[in-house]
Amino acid sequence: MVDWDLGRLRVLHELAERRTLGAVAAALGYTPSAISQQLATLEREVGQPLTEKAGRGVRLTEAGRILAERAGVLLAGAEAAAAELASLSGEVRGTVRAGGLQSATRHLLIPVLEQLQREQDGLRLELTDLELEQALPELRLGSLDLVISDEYDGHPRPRPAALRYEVIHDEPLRLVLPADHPRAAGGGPVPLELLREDVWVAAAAGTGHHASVVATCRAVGGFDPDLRHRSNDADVQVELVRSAGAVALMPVLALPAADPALAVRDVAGAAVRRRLVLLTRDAPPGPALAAVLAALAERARRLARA
Amino acid sequence: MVDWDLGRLRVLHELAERRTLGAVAAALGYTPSAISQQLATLEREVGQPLTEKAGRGVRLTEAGRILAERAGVLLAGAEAAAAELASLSGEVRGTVRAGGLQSATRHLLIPVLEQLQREQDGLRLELTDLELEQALPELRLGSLDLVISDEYDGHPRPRPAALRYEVIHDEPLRLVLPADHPRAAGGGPVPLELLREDVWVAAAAGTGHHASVVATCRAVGGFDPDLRHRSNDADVQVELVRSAGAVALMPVLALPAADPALAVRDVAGAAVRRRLVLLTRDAPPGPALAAVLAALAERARRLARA
DNA sequence: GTCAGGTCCAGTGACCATTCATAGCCCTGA
DNA sequence: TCAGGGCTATGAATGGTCACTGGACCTGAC
Repeated sequence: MVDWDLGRLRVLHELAERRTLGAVAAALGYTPSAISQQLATLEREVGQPLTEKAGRGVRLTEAGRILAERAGVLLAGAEAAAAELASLSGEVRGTVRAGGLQSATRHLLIPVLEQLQREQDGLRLELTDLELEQALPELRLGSLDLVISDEYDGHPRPRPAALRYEVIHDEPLRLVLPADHPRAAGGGPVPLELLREDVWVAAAAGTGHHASVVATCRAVGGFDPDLRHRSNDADVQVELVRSAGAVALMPVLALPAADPALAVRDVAGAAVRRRLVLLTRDAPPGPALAAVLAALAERARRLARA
Repeated sequence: MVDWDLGRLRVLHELAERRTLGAVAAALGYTPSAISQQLATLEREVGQPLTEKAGRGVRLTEAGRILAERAGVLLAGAEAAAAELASLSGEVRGTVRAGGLQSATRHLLIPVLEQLQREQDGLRLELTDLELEQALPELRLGSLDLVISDEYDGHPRPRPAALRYEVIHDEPLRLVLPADHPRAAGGGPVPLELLREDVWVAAAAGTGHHASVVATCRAVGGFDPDLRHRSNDADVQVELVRSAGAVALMPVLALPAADPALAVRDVAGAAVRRRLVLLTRDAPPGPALAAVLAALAERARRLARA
C-alpha cells in the first residue's frame, strides 16, 4: 500500500538512462540538489540504498536498477492511461514534441507545423534539432514524442526495442556540382568515375552519408573519393560546392533551391537512396500525436508524388 | 508526461468499488472533504469530469470508470514492485493484514501470530474479524493481504477473479448434543433421523452453514429440521445446546473444549464436510506475506494430522 | 423536517524546491 | 608528487505551495 510518487520514480528512471544527477535535473527542470533529495526520500521509502558512489558520480545498486525498470513500466502505464483518456474525449489538444534532422525538419515537420497551426487550435507542436544519438533516449524517456531520422543504403540504423519504426520517405541521392564544372554540361546522368579527381564533401565520418558516399564511389565509380571537406550541414556542403569547387552527393530533400551557380545531376548507373524513418514509442498515441502523425504521413505522400 | 499522483488514483479506484466518498474516506483515513478535493484535482488534471451526481451520491462517468480500471493496474504494478524490492532485501519485515472467520482465526491465525511474534521480529500481523462479503473488497483493494473463508459441501463460494484461492483445511461436521440427550448415550455415530423432533441451531439463513444443515437433515435424515435458533457465533450455538437443549452440527474447529454438559458425536452415514479456503491477491507475495503463508500452511498441516 | 452524502472555504501544517555552502573525486600542470 | 580547479553530489536554511481539517452549506431521499 505504498503509493509511490511517480515523480520520484521518474527521477530514478531517468537516472538509469542519464547516469548523472545533473543531467536528470536538467532534463526535468530541477536543480541537482532537488534530485538528490528526491532520491534520498525514495531510498528512505524503499528502505534500501538505490544508488552508491562511483567516482564523482553515482551508480545504481541492484535494487535501484530493478526499481528503475519497474518505474519504466509504471510510467508507460500512466502514459497509456493518459492517452486513452485523451482519445476518449477525442479532442485534439496538448503538446507534441518532435525531433528530427535538418532536411526532415524543413520539408516535413515545418510544413506540418504550419498546417496544424492553421487547422488545430488546441494543438502545440514543438520542434527540436537533435542528433539521433541524443534523440533516442529523449524519445524513450518521453521528453520527445516522435523523431525523424534517416538511413542510407547499406547502413541500416540499429532498431532500438520498444520503439515503432516506420519508413516514411525514400529518395535518391543526386550529384551537386559547380555550374561551370566540365561534367555539368549537358544535363544528363553523370558517370561517377569521371569525378575521381574531384574534391568531395560529405557529412562527418561515422555518419551514414559519409559511408554511403565512400561506398558509392568505390562500387559505382571504382575509386576512393578525395573526401576533403566534412560537414553535417547541407548548406555548408552546398557552399563548399559553390565556392570551393567541390562536388557532393546529396539527398533530394537536402538540395538547395535552383541556383545558377550550381548544377544538379543524376548519378549514372545504380542509384543510391536514403530513407527517412519515423520513430515513435510503441504505444497507442493520443489524439494530438495521432493528428501529427496523420499530417506527417500525408505530407510524406505529397513529397513522394512531387 | 503527466506524473499522476498514485494517491489520487487510489481514491478513484476505491471509489469505483465503494461507491460513496464517505466510504472511501473511512477506508483511507481521510475526511470526506479531502476525498472530494482530491477527486476535483484529479478531474482538473484529466481535463474531463470523472464523476457525476446521482441522487445524493456520485457515480463514475465513462472516463472515470476507465481511469479507475487503469489505476487498478498501476496500483497493482506498484505493489508488485514493492514486493520485488522487499524480496530482494530478503528481510521479513512489515505488516501483513489478515481477515477471517472466527474459527479459522482462533485455530489458524492466532497460533500463527503467536509463532511469528516469537520467530520474526520485524513482522507485524494484524487480524480482523470480517464477513466474507466485506473482506473480499478489502482484499482486492489491498487493505487486507489474506482472507480465510469457509465453504460447505454443496455450497461453493463464488470464486472472484484476480484472487488466488486455495483450500487449506477440510474437516467433517459433527453433532453437538446436551450430555443428557437420549441419543447421546453410547458414543457411536448417531443416525440423523433420530433427531427429527429436536430443536436445531445453525448459522443465519443465507450462510453455507445454515444451508448445509438443512440439506444434510433432508438428504441423510429425511426431514426438515426445526431450525429455531440462528447465530453465527459458535459459542452462542454451544450455549444454546448446553442451556436450551438444542442440537447442532458443527465443524470440528468450531467445537468447544471438552465439557461434561455436552456430547459430541459423529453423524451416521454420509459425512458432511466444510473446507477452509485461503484467499490472496494473485500476485507474487513479498517476504513478509510469504512467511505468514508458509506458517499458515504448516499450521494447517498440523491441524489435519491432529 | 431530518438525515445522508457531497461540496465549498478558510486556516494551518507539512513538504518540497531553491540557494548557498561543503565535501569528495578526477584530471591537469607544475 | 602535489596543488588546484572543475565537476559531482550532499546538507542546512528558507520560502512558497499544496493538501488536509473542520465547519458551514447545499441537495436529494425518506
